[in-house]
Amino acid sequence: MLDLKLVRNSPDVVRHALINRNMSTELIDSLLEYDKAWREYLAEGDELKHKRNVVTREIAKLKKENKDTLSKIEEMQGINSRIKEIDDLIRDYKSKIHEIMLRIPNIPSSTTPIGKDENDNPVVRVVGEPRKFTFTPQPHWDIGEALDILDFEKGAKIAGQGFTVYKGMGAKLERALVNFMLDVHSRQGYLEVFPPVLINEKAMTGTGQLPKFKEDMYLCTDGYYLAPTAEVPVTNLYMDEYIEKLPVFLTAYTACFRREAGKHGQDTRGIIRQHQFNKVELVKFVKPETSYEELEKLTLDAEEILKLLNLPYRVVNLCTGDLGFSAAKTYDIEVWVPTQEKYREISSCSNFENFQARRANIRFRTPEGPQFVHTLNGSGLAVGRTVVAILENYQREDGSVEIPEVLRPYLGGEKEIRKEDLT
RNA sequence: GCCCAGGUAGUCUAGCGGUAAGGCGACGGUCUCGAAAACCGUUUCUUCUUUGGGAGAGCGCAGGUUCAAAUCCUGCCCUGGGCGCCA
Repeated sequence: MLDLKLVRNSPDVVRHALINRNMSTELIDSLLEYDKAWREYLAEGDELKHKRNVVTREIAKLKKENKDTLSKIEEMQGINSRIKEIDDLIRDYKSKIHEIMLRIPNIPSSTTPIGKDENDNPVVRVVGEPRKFTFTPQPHWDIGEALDILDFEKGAKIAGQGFTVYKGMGAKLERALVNFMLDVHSRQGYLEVFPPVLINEKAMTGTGQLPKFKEDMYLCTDGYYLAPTAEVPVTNLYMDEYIEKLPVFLTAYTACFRREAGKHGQDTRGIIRQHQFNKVELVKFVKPETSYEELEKLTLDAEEILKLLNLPYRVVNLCTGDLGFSAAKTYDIEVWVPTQEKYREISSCSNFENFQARRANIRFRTPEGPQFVHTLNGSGLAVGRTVVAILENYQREDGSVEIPEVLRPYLGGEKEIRKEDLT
């Protein structure tokens, strides 16, 4: 959420931000109108309440002295009915204002390039070189099925389209990656946490998933949402709190759940886009003046996983048209997928500045008073997509897949995945 | 799911119809060569402002009763304890 005072005092800054995000600015006009009306009624209401407080004290005093209070009480009854009217109006305007404020996206950082869509995202760096195959590389879904480590039919049978069962070395590889990532991030100084993935509405609003993206979320019958990313439970660990010791670095593995509404027809084969997937997340709470430096470091911490796995990747700086709702700046890390001859998103590292902190009310103390922290997060990494990258980049002509060296200790020293490894 | 006991400012606690009290912590000031102690002040949100400050809100959340609600009433949420059920 933005600072209402910023919208009030510099509406053009907000309008420009919306325009750069390819969004309409109409909301701002009605917001300013409601804000004006709200403050007018607030002033009138406060004046009447001041009077009520004064008279109420007089009545208390008169009663103590056993004097007549009837005329005062009658006077108050008139004031009270007007206060009630005004309070209703104030509440109404305030909720309208709040409703709009929750739907205004963050203002992009000055280092976020202006652009229309993903084609305008500048490449920041390219690391590693795509392997040159001496044979025709197979897509991961074919490799997975041939090795009997990915079972799409069984996933569809027990759940539906967009769910996959991992078997044997596939299941072990997924688990190994989770442990490997958590270990690396722990070494980098992040505290490991393991949070719930059923989340209440308040927390979902705190990080910005609600109210705007409700249709992308799974809602359980008793009002809980399934976490679409560990960002939600982990960032909200400090909801409504003061953080006494900054910075705080956390890492968490969770399952993530997304309805992928409106994404039908994209990545229908394989495990790139699933309704349920695993992710290891990095979350930082920092002082405002360090947040951009911390974003660089966080991105490098996520990249470290790809470097250790020896997977080629690149980093792009998302332009205003491609930037997420809550983010001020985002680096996407994209891993090379040989059969698509493309880099595909495997991590998204963002600085939200105080956008989430204001929504979730996460503050720290300064001599000048309480201040909102800056929050950051990034995937370190999406596990399923890492499996895709390993299967495709490490495949051999005979259909087996080499296991990256750093993962072997996590897989009992195994060096490869072959058909007969299945048990 | 049922029965108790609770939820008060950053934290701990008092108040149980009449301006939310006190301890601790943090920050600022006085004192000091410096520090500690002591003493004084501040501590959340909103709004107005002539920048000194004024006003309003705020006692888990939402309503209600009342001239007046932390206090009384209703519903809900959360925490602790007991009972039941249960992997």
